[in-house]
Amino acid sequence: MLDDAARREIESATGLHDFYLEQLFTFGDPSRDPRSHVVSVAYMALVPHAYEPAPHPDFPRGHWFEFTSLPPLAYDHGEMAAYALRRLKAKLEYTNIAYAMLPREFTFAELEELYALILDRPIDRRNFRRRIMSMGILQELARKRGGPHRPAALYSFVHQSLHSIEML
Amino acid sequence: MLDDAARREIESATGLHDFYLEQLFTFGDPSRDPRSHVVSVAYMALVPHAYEPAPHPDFPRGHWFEFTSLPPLAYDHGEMAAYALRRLKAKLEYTNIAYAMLPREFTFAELEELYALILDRPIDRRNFRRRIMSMGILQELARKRGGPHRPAALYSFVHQSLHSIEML
DNA sequence: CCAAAAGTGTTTTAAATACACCCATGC
DNA sequence: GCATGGGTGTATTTAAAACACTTTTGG
Repeated sequence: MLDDAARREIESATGLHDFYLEQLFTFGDPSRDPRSHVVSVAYMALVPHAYEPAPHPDFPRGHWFEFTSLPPLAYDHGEMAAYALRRLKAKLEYTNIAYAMLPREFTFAELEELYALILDRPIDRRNFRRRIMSMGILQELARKRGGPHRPAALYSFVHQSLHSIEML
Repeated sequence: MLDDAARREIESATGLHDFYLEQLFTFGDPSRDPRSHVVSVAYMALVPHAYEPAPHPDFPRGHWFEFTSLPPLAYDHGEMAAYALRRLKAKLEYTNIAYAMLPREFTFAELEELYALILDRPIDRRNFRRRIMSMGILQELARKRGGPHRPAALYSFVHQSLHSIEML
């Protein structure tokens, strides 16, 4: 129900459907006014990294920012964004959550770049590949992506919904 | 503000002050009635394991259960309780959260029993001691606890508030 | 001296890290 | 044949797990 409201909001702002949505935290009084009694339930939505917003009639003055270059936000919204990023970083390590930000088919390099971008640190290609493969969240496809250089193997996620890796 | 409300509720039900409190999750419609539009913000409170409720005039028909033997709960309350336990288990591994359930001074055996109870699995005494010690969350006290057997060293937590262990 | 709980090390196994070269393609 | 990005293996370090005996006290 709360989820539905959040989902509708993102849908109307982006035109996207079927994006990943996760509740983060509920803030008791995010407003500057101590008497307002506003309760804000914060959500994080994940959209394909390639997404670019089209100018939208309902939000002519809206803005879209890369999470890496967020401007200062009003109220406690900066706190919310920081919290979202923290959660996302954590889930990259033990879930397949990256599926929500990549196209159905992608190369290992693209996956690696996404991880490096979000985790904000360099990643060793060989160790990364070994670690991800041992999670068993990817399947290699028969097709390869052509281009000016050596063709890259294409992968897709086994599941297109959130799955945690059990740690024994 | 939400925290305050939860805190007051637990205080009046238990008579305790200064207990650990943490917001868990916000449920959009926990009621059976789909039109009720109730929003429930679930919290987890931790009290000393030794706590026993005194019969309280304001809650003459209230009940107190060990988390290990909760009865079936109405609505989605069972879901909430399960979620709380999951979070608590996770935090035992990388925080000093046990401070909230132990007296100021305790023996290593008591700490170990608490972990075994919550994690619901046997714990190897030697590995456990080494792991906890390497976290640096405990300080050994000079005094020892007497008794019919070999005296046990007493420990206390360095911090009496939540601290996470940074993993390098 | 016996019962009961406290305390202590070493070996094995698995996971994380560090690190550099060859491969396949288009031009 | 060369520029470009794709792909691979090993050695080292660190952490987790398995495992049993000795110590101290009170009675």
